[in-house]
Amino acid sequence: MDGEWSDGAVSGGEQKASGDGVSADRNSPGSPSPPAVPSTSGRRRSLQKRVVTVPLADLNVPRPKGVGEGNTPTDSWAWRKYGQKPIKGSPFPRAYYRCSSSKGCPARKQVERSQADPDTVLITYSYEHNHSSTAARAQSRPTPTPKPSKERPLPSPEPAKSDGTHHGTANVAGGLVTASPAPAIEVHDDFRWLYDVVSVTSSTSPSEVEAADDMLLYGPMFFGKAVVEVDTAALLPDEFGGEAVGREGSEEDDAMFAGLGELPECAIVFRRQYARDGLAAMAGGVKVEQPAEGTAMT
DNA sequence: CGTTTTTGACCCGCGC
DNA sequence: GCGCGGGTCAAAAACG
Repeated sequence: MDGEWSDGAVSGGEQKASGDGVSADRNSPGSPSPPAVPSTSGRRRSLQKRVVTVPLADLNVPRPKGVGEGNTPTDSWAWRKYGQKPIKGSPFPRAYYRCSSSKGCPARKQVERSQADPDTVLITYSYEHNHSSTAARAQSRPTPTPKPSKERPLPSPEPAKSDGTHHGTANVAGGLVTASPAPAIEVHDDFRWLYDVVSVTSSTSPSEVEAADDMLLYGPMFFGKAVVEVDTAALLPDEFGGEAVGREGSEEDDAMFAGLGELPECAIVFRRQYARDGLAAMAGGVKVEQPAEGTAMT
């Protein structure tokens, strides 16, 4: 496994993963041993990431077992939530999950709702697993199902933030444009599903946002309208958890379209794509932003 | 009893 | 140089 998540020589197309505090070995408190994560280049800033866009509808589907809210039906791994924080410019908080299957598994994933499309959930995978999903689950437990009904309404992670949300117009794009610099990505079992159902796009860095590929990111956002009524409500702020879940849009839509105004071409480009094969993707409801720079670089 | 989830605080990197 | 934002860790609580 550990195929080639990339040499970590990423370019810098990431959103802003600077906060590392972790492997940086917070010498202060007394962290015994830092995670065996960033061994790539030293700074996780350049860690490889894979962004997967999954419509809530997809998550809404009956999950196998051992699949909690943080675990997409496509994930056979056991994820343990280790943090959650509201993101500037986004009404939705971002949840951080780590692979609980293996103690030393550096695999991590971030789950956040698309601010542009509340109906879509963006899952950013970082690092590959050190073990096989099968073994992982086996050694961990039969059904690590996190929490079935202990759903807890989020306090309201953004009330004051909403103020800064409007300037998030640009953020709409920036936030979604996550870089996934993996040259040659291997379709692991985990990602196989999406490859099977979706179209794969690639995004490199914000600088190349011009690439229509990035525009594709918006595909599922506009067409990914799906029924929302999942536990995803957890990711929804108070306002959304209430009725927004019923999918009425409102401010969100407004903001969404506002962002569109800045990307008129995107809509077109993406439309084309959508017309071509996007349909199938939309049908699947899943979209994966994969890096293709490996070959199509330059 | 074990594991997971939740909340707060701390730290780091980047941008201006 | 300072500020902002993001990310992770740590401790406590809850649930199965």
